[in-house]
Amino acid sequence: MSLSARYQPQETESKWYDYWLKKNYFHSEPDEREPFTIVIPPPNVTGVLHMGHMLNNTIQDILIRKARLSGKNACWVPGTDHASIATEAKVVRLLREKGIKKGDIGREAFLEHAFAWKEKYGGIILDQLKRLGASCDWERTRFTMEPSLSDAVLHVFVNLYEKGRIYRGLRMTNWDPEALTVLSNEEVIYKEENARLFYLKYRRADNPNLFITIATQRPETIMADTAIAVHPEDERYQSFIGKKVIIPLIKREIPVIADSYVDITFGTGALKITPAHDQNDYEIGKKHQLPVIDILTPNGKLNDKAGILIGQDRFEARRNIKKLLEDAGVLEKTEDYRTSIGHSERTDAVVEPRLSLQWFVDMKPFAKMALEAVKSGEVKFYPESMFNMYQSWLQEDSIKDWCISRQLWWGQRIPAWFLKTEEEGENQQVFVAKSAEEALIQAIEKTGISALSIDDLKQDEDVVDTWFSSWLWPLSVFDGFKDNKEIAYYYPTQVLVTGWDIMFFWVARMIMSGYEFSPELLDKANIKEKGAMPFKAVYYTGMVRDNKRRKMSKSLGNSPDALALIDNYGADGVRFGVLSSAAAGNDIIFDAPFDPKTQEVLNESKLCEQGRNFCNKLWNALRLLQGWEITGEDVNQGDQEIAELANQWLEARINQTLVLLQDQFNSYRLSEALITVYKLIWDDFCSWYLELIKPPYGEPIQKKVLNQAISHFEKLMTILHPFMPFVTEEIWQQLKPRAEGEDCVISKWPELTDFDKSLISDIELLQLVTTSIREIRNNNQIKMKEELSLFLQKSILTSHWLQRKGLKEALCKTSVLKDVSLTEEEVANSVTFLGGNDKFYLVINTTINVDEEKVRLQKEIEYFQKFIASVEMKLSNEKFANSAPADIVNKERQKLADGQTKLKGLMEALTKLG
RNA sequence: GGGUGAUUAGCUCAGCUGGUUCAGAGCACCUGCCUUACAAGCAGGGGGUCAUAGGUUCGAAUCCUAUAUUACCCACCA
Repeated sequence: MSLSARYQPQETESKWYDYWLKKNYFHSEPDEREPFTIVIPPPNVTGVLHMGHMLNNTIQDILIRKARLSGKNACWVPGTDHASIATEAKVVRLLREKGIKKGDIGREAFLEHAFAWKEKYGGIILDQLKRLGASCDWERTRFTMEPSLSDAVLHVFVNLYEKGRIYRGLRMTNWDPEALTVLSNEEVIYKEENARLFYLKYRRADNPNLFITIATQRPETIMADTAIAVHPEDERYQSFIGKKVIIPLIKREIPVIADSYVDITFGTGALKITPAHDQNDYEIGKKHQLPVIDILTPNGKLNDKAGILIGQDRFEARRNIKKLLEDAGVLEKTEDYRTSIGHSERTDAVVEPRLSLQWFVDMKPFAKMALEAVKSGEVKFYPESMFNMYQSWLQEDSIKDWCISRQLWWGQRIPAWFLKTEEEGENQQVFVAKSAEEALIQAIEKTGISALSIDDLKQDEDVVDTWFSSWLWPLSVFDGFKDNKEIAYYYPTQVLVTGWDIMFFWVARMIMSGYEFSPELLDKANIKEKGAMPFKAVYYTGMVRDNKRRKMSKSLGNSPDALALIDNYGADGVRFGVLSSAAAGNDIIFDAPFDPKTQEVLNESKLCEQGRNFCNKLWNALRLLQGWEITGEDVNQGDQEIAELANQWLEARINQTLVLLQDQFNSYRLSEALITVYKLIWDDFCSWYLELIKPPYGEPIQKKVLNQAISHFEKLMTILHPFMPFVTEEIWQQLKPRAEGEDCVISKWPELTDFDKSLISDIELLQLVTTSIREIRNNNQIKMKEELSLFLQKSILTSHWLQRKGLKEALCKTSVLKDVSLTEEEVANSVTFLGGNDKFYLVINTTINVDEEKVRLQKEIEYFQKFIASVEMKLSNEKFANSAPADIVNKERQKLADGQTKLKGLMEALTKLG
């Protein structure tokens, strides 16, 4: 059979993925094996695959596939997040395009539209993950808003409310004027921006000639001012304290108050107090019992309380008020100013501080629990340094309560009911229960009015924050709140793989919910044995950035189209590329230049290219094996011995590498592990092993040797499989006829066995000698085909080395030599080089360039002289001899002796040249 | 303002508990090869005072201190 010279990923990838699915290899059911569970960080249901997903799902897939090969019950649970703000915004926009307004159709109809949309387009990303090769258990696909998971949310809400850990209160909150909902503190992203400070004069009511100048960034909010504050000890303003000043333009009188909060040195030392539109002002206002005047509408426009500029957007009003202030003669000056401004994480709109009645979770007890979990090592972080960031957020004095209500419809509606008759407010009676019926029972009990009916109650209009469902994910995907059979087996999960950017949004909160609820859901024995943590380890990936170090984002349009990359390089190539420079926690510069408009990949990404080339290398190794003619008869003995030597050596190298790999997997150093396997295959297997066993031109290969090669190749495919699943399966299948169920994806990870270290070092010397000879050929322009003679200085070591069965023959083959012999004398017309501690003489038929050769030897001599000097210095230091461990000292002595031998040899060679 | 990390070859990065001359990989570069597995390849090669200055140590890229540069996190003063 003849194969194309290049591996064609597009022909194999879908074939094998379908095959794996058909065989149901990714599905897991609890059994007697050890479980290895990962829950996917659920991507937004509206999402499309981007580089960040590629990275963290590749890592998860590697871990899952490795566990599967290692005989564990691997279970990777996929799913999507309903992403309340993002999805609602998307559906609202789509409806608007059809001329439908959200408000007009009402909640029920809106949700119908949203679910219809979700059914049709949602979860595209999951199909895209299949292209990447993700071996998720698709039968277990969950969605954070499906009934079972929503029930979990309600259960938890009611439970925490009953424990007094959820409360409702009137607070200064972060308002997103675009999404028209409140946000949690974590959803506000502060960005450094250029702004302008306006210096405004507020004239005294009793004497318009006197005035106080304040500095503000937000002149459009002066209509909401209810005071001016100065520091009580500020000498400049003593006469103003207690007096009234007049707000420019609208001419309302407000008091000048004294408060030590004011920084004398900043601006003019006078501060306008606008309780409705600033967190700090609100606090001061409360302290001084100032009125709160809210002049903004929910969508950030000035309302009629502003008196002027009504209906204008806050930024438009800011521009327009400047002129009015100038005309009124109260604008003293403006000044450029750099400040940080809060933006909505989802919509990027400038967040507006707003006083509103919301639901909160008391975070203090949770924070303590979550901090302890990681501190104690029950949950391990990779890299460990991420703990610092985690800790700073969970410090008792910095943790803020979590605002969980959102003014949206897409999400779990808050399970709280009120009496229709009562006016809305902080002191309103509230009945929190899983259903209206239960709420009614409560209401009757609490009010004593037995005639109440469900119609007298109204449910809270808001939904809970998306993260209030995500934080239950490791529990809820196994229906932990209903049925303990599955969760008892799969919980706690093994590892969570996610970006550090959602450490607070998600990771910390999952740890909290895990410790809070799993003891209720699992039996005591189980918890004791396995722990309450939702996962035993967290692997933080870095952020994928572009070559200007910007975070990849949709709005910047700097993310390469993930699927286009797969089309270009194959999924295996992309997996290789994305992983190979991705040490845990470190950001990754993904160098994939592309056209931001067409999303077309313009230049080839070097990293993926390397991965693609690797596939091709494997493919060609397969072609080599398939091209060999087989003979059952004995071939010449030398070749047999070479093949046997190569066979044993490769086996030793594979075993040596497996030890290293085990360590790298255990410590989640996956990119290192990939490089390790890459080198084993490319260098050891292809460059040395296959070249050694390759039969002479035109001759057949012994059946036994070929079978050994196939068996090694097969083993290597298993080892590489977690990283590059498609190409390895394809080659595995082509290597030999397979029985039913004999597939690479479920093959067995090789057991560790002892290996012959001396064999490995003997071959290292062979490689060194071969490389030296090739270099000499290069330098002297001797053709690679020309057979040369090699002599080596007789010593115990060299004699022993050369006696190893097959070694001499192997050396002749790799170095293209006529013969190899031992000598005790200098060899004429030869180039001398060192191999280990011994001298080698390569006889060449051309004249040696004596000058060049002298220079080369001189260089080496200098090197060894320096080396010897440094080692001698070390050894002559008594402190070293006394304090360093004996084996280190012995090693140094050995180094010295070796160095001296080498130096002597080189000096002799130099003398010989004259 | 408080904190954390980074700084190693032209580029992107490895180097885990100090100990082989420990300085490594890929890409890029130079030389020679279309050698019947692979030019997406083969065989070689050059290239780094491990940011700087001190310190600890017999021994430092590795540990400590300071400085510089840089990235990020948290909190914010209008």
